[in-house]
Amino acid sequence: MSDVVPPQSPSSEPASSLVTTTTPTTGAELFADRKDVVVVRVFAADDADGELWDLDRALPAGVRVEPVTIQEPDGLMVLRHSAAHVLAQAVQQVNPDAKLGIGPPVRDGFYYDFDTATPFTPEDLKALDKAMSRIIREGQTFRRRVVTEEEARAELAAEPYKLELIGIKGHAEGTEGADVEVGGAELTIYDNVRGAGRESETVVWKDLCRGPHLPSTRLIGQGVQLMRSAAAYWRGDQANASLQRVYGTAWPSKDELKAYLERLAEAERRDHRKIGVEQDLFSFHPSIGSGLPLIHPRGGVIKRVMEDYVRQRHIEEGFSYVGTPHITKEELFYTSGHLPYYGDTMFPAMEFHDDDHPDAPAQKYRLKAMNCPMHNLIYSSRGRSYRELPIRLFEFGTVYRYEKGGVVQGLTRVRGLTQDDSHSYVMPEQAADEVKHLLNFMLSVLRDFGLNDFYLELSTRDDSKPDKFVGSDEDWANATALLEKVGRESGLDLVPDPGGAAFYGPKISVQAKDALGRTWQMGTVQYDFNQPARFGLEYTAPDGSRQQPVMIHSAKFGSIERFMGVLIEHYAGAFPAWLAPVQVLAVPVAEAFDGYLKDVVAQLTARGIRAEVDLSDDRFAKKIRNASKDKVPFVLIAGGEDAAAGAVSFRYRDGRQENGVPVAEAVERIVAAVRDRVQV
RNA sequence: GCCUCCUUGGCGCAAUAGGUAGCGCAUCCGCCUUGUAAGCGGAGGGCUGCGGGUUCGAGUCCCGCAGGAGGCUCCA
Repeated sequence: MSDVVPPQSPSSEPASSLVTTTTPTTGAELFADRKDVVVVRVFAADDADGELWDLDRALPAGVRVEPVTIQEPDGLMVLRHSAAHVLAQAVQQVNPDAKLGIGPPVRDGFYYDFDTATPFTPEDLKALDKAMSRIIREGQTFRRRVVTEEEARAELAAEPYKLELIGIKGHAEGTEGADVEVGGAELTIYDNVRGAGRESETVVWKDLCRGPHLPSTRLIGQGVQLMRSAAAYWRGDQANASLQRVYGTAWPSKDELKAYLERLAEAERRDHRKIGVEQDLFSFHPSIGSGLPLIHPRGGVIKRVMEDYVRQRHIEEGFSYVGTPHITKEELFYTSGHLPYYGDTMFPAMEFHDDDHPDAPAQKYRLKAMNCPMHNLIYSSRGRSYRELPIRLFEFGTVYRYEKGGVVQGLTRVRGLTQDDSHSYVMPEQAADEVKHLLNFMLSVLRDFGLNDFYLELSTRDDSKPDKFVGSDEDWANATALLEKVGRESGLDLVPDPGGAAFYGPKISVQAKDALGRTWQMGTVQYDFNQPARFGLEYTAPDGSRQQPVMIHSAKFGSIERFMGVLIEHYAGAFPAWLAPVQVLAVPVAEAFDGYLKDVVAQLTARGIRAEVDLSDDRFAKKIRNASKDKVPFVLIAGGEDAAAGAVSFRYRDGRQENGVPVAEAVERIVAAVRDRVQV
C-alpha cells in the first residue's frame, strides 16, 4: 500500500462558494467571516483545476476564487505540509546543523527528510513533538516571499539539498516530492514570523517552499503527532545520500488524531502475523530461511479449503488441472525470456556434474520462479487444433523468488509462494472474451471469500524504458487497448499504472478493499504475445495453416499464502464458518453432558462439519472464554435444560445467544451456513 | 540490497546505575465441576537469537552475524 497521496480531484465544494474578484484583495478578506477556510483555490482564465494560494496572498481583480477548508482533501494537504514545516523548524531548533531535504504531505500525514550526523532516536522524536507544540502554540505566521534564483541561492547557501532543488527547478517532474518545494512558476521562500504585525516581529525561521500554508501555525492545532523515523534516499535514488526521514500524522482536531491512532491500533490487532501466532496458523523458522512459511494444521485447514474451492471453481470454468515440477534446467527460462530480466530475483542456479562424464559441462538447474514456461511445454507437447481452443491450464504452482531481505514480510511478501495460476491459450479473436471471462471469474471468486469492494489497475509499458519490455509497439498498443476496453466494460474503476507491466505484456490487476478500507492487490490478468512466439506455440487453423495463439496469464487470488494473510486481516481472525479451522465447538455445562454433546458433534461430523467437544477439565466459564479467544464461529452449549429438551444453545462470537434450538435444526443451520459461505 | 530500531522459557512482559534471571498465560500432575470471557494447589520449562570482546563479574557495555519491525529501493 502506498503512502503517497493520490492526486486530489478538484474540490467538491458547491459552485455557489466560488467568487470572482472585482478589485485586488486577499483570500483572508474575501472569506473573513469563515474561520474554517485555510487557503483559497484560484482559477486563472483558462485553468480548470485551479491553484492553491495562501489566504494572505494578494489576489488580482478578475480571478475566480474558491474557499478551501481544512476538512477537504486539499485543505488537509495544506495542514500536513504546514506541519512538516513546523517539524523542520523544530529539528533545526534542536540541531542547527541538520540540513533540510523535502517535506511533502503524504496519506494521513507528512514527512520531512533531514541530513543529520546521527539518526533520530525515539527520545529525539518526543523532544521534537514538544518543540513542535511550542511553535504551534506560538502562532507564527507563514509569510510568502518571491525571490530570484540568485537571492534564493544566497539565502540558502547553508542548505545543499535546497540548492540542488533550485538547480533542478523547471524539470522537477518525476522527482518524488520535489515539486512541493520548487514546483511553482516562481521561487518562493516562506518566513516563519513571530509576532507578525508588531514592531517587534522577527523572522525565526525560513524555508524554500512553493506553499501554500495555513495562515498561522496555531491553526495546525492539537492533531499532530510524530510517528517514526526511518532512512530514505535523497530524491529516492539509491545512489544518493541516505537522509533521516521523520514521519508524522496530522489532523484537523485532536479527536480525529485519536480516531486515526485507533485505526492503526485496530490494524495492529488484526496483523496476520500476530493472529497467525495466536491461532497457531503458521510460522517462520530461521533455520528454513526468511520468507518461507510453515503452515500449521489449523492454517492448513484454511489453505486446503481455499485450494479445494478454487480448484473446483477452475474446473467448472473450463480449466484443466495440471502439475509441473519445482525445478528445471535454466535453459527454459532463457527460452521464456525471464532469466535476462529477472535473473537477479531468482534463486541462484544449482549445478550438477555428471560423474560418468567429468568433462561435460555442468547442468544448471533453477528453482521455478514462474509457471508459464512449463504450461507452454504442456501446450506444445502435441499438435493443437483451433477446435481445442481456448485451452486453459491451471495449477497451484509453487514458485520461489529471491525477494530482497528488506521486503519480505509475513505471508504477504514471501520467497516461496503458491499461485493459483492459469494460462489460457486462445485464438487472437477469442482474446477479448477470454479476458472478460477471466476477470468475471476472478471477481466471483473474491466475492465468495467475502471481498466486495474492487477497482482495477491497468499496468502498461513505460515507453521511456524500452529495454525493460519486449515486443513491437503495435503488439503492445493492441494488447493494452484490449485490456482497457474489457476493463472499462467491467463497470469498475480503472486506474492507470504506467510502467507497471511485465516485460512480456500489459496486465489488469484487481485491487480489493478489506474491512479496514485498505487496498490489496489480488489477482491479475496478463496479455502475452511474446511467449507464444518464443516457444513457437501454434495451432492448426480451419484453413490448415499454422497460427500462433495468444496466451493469457491469470492468477485469481495471486498467492495462497498472501491471500490467507489478507483474509486473516480482513476477518481479524474471525473467519466465516466455511473457512474456520474449527467450525463448531461444543461446550458442556458440566461433565455430565459430555456424552450428549459428543452425539451432537457426531451428527455434525457426519455432515462434513469440523466440530469438536471441549472435554478439558476446565470449568464452564473458562471453556467459553477459550472458545471466544479462538473465534470459533459456532459454540454449542448443552446443560440440563438443553439435554432435557433435545436441544442445544448457540453462542456466537459477538456474545449473541440463542437457547433451546432442537439438535436437528441446529445441525441444518450450521450446514447451511457453511454451504452458503456466510459470515455468522 | 540500503538505513534506523528491536531480539529474555511456547506467547505476553519484568529485571534499579553491569552483581549471576522473575511474573502472568499456556503446558503437565492433582483436587474441583450443572449455565455464558480466567476455580484452587503443585510441578516442569531459559547457556537471556548466535559468535567474539571489555570486566573480578554482562540480559545490561562494544564488535560481527542471523532473525524481526518500520522506511527507501524493488515486486514476473
